[in-house]
Amino acid sequence: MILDAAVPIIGDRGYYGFSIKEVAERCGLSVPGILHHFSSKEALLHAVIKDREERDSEAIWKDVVHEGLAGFAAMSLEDLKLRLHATVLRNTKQPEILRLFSMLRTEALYPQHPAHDYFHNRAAVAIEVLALALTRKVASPTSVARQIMATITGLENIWLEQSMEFDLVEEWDRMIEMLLA
Amino acid sequence: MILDAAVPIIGDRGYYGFSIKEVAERCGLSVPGILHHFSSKEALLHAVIKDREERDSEAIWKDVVHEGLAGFAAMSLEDLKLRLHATVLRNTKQPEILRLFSMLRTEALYPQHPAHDYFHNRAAVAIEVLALALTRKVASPTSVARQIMATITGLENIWLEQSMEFDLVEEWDRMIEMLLA
Amino acid sequence: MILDAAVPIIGDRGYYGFSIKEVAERCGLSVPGILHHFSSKEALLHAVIKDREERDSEAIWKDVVHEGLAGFAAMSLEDLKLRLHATVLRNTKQPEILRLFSMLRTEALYPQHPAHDYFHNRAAVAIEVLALALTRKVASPTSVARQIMATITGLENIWLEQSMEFDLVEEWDRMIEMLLA
Amino acid sequence: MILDAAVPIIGDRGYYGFSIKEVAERCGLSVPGILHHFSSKEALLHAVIKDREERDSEAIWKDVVHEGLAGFAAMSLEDLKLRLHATVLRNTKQPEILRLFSMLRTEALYPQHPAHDYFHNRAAVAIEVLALALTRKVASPTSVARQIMATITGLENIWLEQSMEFDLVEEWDRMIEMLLA
DNA sequence: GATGAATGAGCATTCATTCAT
DNA sequence: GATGAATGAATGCTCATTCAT
Repeated sequence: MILDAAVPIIGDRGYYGFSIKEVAERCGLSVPGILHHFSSKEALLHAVIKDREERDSEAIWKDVVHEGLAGFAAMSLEDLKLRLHATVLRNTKQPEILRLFSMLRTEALYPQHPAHDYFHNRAAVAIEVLALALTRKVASPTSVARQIMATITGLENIWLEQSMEFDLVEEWDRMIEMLLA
Repeated sequence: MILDAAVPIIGDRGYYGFSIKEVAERCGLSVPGILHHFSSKEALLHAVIKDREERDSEAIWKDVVHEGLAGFAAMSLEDLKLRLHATVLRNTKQPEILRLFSMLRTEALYPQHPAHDYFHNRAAVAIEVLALALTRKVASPTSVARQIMATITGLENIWLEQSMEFDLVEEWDRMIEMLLA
Repeated sequence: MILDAAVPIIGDRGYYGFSIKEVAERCGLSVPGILHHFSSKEALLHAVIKDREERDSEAIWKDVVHEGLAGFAAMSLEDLKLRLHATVLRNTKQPEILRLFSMLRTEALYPQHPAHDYFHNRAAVAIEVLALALTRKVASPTSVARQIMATITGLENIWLEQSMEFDLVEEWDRMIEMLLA
Repeated sequence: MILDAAVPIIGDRGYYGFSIKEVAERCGLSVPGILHHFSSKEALLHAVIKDREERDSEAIWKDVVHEGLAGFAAMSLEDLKLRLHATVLRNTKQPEILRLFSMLRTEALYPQHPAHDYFHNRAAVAIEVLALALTRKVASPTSVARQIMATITGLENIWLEQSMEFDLVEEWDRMIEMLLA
């Protein structure tokens, strides 16, 4: 499928660096063939992001997400740990998608990047929600939430940089214990 | 100077996304004017990296670097903490350069990126050297070294993503205590 | 047509000296318009050569070419003369194409020229085949074959150089008599 | 020397295809270094031609050239043969210069080529003078003169095209006998 | 649902040339 | 006598996009 073909390509060279032609070639279509489905390069980018979001974030957080913030507030530390573990574990299984989001998150620091707002908000929301889950369970929830996000993404990036040569999940498990101690 | 003008531009859109023209305009030169000094886009990239490396890495680690590995092996935990603190503090003062390296490190995950080898080795060496400094001071030096690197880069990225709205140094100081506890 | 527009332009300044833009202008297209049909300057060159070959070499030699070498071996001296005469006569009618091949043949002496192999082989084959046609009809077939080729191209070049001011066919007829005497 | 360095380069890719930079590199100078001696690309071309002319054409034809047309008119067929033989023999010894002139002569068919007039006249004069030398010695002097010129350049070109694999001088000697028979 | 044709804009790079030194 | 700096112009080529089919 087009969106799947686009993932590793955008993951490799980013929004600015990839070309529709590459995607077209990878799925045996012509360039206008791609543009027939996604009206512009930017639309393709948004579609890829939305598609991944729908397919990935459902599994583990679905119930809590659908209950709204209340679900997070009620979560136990142990449950949080389990879900984060599951998240990291799943990311481990799809390094291409890790690459994609790592690339886009970094590119999106640029205010004019088409996904700037998306990633800016995404990070804010993630920390906010995590902080909510940590409220009354740790001393400074926002700080720990930040530490958790920093640690996940930081470890993932190093894991990719080091050709996945260490056990990411194991390392994560060690760190979350520390962070929540 | 050309190299300084290039930093924020490459930081914004990466190697694949930036154009020599932008750099030229930012320093009042023509495009061939730039290419007169740096023979190609790739050469410009390498020059930027090398220049930053020379100007940044000297300050804090210079003495230890010049003593070779022995310097690191002999370092006390307290000294290590001080230097890491200084590093993070200095990075705080030059977010543009943080952006540059964050962008390039991510882009360089792509094996054909002109700086792929540079960043791959850089990460490996950093962890190796940190691990050496931690030997006989913590339980699993390599793991902690990895955690330190992940934490620094992870925090820095979130700091940039969140428009530098929290105190990076403070957050770092809290985390390094935890990591070396 | 694009290929026809390219003939006089490449004939004038050669592969290294002509520009796609000229060809584009001569046929009312944009430069990418040309590159849409011929993927590169080199591809355009090869297409021009192939096109001319298909359109020119059919007429006079077709039957013999399709019979393979046997056709040449069986040819009488008189028939050979007639065909060479027809060839020279036809070349006379399309000096632009003469220019094209004269230019390319000369440029292609350069081993890295994109048509180097083509012309190198073309010359070898022409002499070989001519020699075959001359076997048992003249004393040293290869030498005479060489003389014939040298004479044709030499006369044609001088004819072009002298602004086609003498009768090329007539001069040729005189020379072939001598060569086959 | 600059002019010598330019010979094979212009010979390879012609006036339109060669670059001053190549010449500069081949003689260890900078580009403005070359232009300091020859004020433009075109001036360099003319200088190369003039230089070769001075160094080459003197040897064999000197006496006759200095006597003017009278010298040619008085020449015996045998003397002519000897001089042509010597010319071909000398060309054999410097294929690079053969390449240069072959390339330029062809390129100069283009009316706007900087050496167009030079080669146009050169060819005319050569034939005229040869014809003079042949007057009252052969039936149609101009025609034979043309044949001689065509044969020399034609053979030389094929000789270059075929990687100098046959004996050019020998082939020439056979042909001139025929032409003057 | 998909394509071939075509293009304007942009890119990295090359080139001949100028100028101050 | 020769160079580094710099440039305008041009080159081959890529790209996203449009349009007719």
